[in-house]
Amino acid sequence: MSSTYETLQERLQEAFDAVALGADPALRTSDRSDYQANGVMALAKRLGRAPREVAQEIVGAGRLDGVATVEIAGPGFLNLTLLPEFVEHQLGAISLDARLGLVPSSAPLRVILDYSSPNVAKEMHVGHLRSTVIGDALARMYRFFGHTVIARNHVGDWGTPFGMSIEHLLDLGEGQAVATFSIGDLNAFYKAARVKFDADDEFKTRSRSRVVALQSGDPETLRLWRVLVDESVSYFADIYAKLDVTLLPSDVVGESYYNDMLEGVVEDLAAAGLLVESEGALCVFPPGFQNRDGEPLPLIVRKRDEGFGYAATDLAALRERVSVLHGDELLYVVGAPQAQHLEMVFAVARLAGWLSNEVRCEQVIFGNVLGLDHKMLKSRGGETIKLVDLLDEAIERAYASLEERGADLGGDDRLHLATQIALAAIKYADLSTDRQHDYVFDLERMIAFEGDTGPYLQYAHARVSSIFRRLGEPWQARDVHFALAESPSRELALGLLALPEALTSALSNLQPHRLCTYLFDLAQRFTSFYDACPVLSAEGALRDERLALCDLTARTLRLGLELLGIDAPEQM
RNA sequence: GCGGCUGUAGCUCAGCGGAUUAGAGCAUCGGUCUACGGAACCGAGGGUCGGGGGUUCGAAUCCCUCCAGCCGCACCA
Repeated sequence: MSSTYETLQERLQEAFDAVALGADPALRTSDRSDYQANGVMALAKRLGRAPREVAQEIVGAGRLDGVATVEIAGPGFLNLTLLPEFVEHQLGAISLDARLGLVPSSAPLRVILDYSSPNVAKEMHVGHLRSTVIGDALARMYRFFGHTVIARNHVGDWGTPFGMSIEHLLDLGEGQAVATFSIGDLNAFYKAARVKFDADDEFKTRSRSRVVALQSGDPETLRLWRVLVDESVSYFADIYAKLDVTLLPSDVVGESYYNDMLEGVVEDLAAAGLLVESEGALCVFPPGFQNRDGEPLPLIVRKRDEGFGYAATDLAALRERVSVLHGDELLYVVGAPQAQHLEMVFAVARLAGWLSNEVRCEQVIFGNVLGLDHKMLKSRGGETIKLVDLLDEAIERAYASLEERGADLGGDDRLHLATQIALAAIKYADLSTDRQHDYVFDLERMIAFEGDTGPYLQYAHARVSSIFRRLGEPWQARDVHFALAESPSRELALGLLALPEALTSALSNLQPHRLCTYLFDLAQRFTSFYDACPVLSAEGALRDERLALCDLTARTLRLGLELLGIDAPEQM
């Protein structure tokens, strides 16, 4: 993958040279808005000079130099566009690179990425979709930049609910329970258990003592628990395969894994003098958190019944990630409702000295998935919608629409393509909006294949690809001179040049949607170009230039989509 | 009540380390097409950026305040 990127970079550099050092000043001034030095005031302050005076000087210098131009528009404000190189050259000491602050550290980092994290014996739903898709995109981007990603699928496989699940499993009979799991009907399993737990006191009592048996290591209970875990994990694996996500079975490190470390966590917190007993529970009170009565809010490390809550598990996990895994960055792709809990965990870890300021530790927070009514996505019956059902429905629709268009593909191929398209639709819809905001899940819209959608990007890619297919011979980049004499070509070239910034900005802010925005913009530039500038019927240098632009476009789209976890089929 | 998040075109969303006339997609209306895939392209209409103050030569963007909505706030993870 890195060789692709390097080649791409070379081609981009070539294009850049043509643009930046060419003979068309209008191009540089009007199109590179990202580099607008929009703080004349900042420059002036920095230099201790009057803004207008500075601007005048820039204008003069700009004309001399021919690198940039500046206009002064209206009486009250200044309007200018500068290239960073120019600013540095003319005025010195102003580093726009520093302003951008986007250049990633060249040293490879160890990134511990906690994502997906479904619960054993429970269905995966859209919330897990977000965590999985966002986490997967981030993992791909980090790896692309040469960092090491350690994925941790922090599966919920421990705690109180398992008393209930195990008892229900026994009621059903093991064979029957396994059958339920293998047809992927975890919803039914969990719901039935829940209903019994709420309604049946005898069942409730059994469940509670089963929790105790589990936590005290009773072998038969552990064996039953293992059945639940194994069945669930293999069910999850099927979904990951369907989602075409990079998560591996070996990435599953569930809550139970930390069970043996919990005592140690308590002891060390106690030794550090942080532990306080409150209402029978062992707590840490990190400063700055309040409950609804305005009193200090505890992080409960050990419950009144001497069991451990998820706070203890999260602390143990965090500590392991720093001291054993040596993570430089700890990232948690977890939904917004957990924000306060995680902040408290981080705060306590800092108090305990387990987390230094050198380690970047943050929650990659994401908003809810809403239905068309702008409420939490639920089925007609008010139940949680199964992730698989959502995927299957999307695939069906994509398939139907392929049939409508009479795609000359049959059988498996068509199904495969439908799957690629459906996933593109769903993933892109999820990734293309700011992850912190809630978003409305509208399958109709995301799979409409028009507008700002995954399939639109795939289509753009398929169209470029078809040019090279029709070319008949393998195409190789020669020494192409980029004259970029036509507006659509220039626009496309400028779009191509923006790739590095789009990537670094997406990664450093942990915001995949920035990459999406970039790719959509590029695809639009390409289709405009494609419409206006015939490639194969052109001749000579013009044809070479257009082919080179197409090649760059194809590779850029492919790369970008790959980093988002989206396939780029050659034909569709 | 405390904390967090959100409010930008009819709808879905970008933009928010301040800067030309606030952008896109969908929808609507109107164009283009005997060139590489019409899942396309070009164009138009549509916005007091929730309200009000403040800082600034300049605010959707920064600060304060009010309104509306969502989420979290002690033993389930």
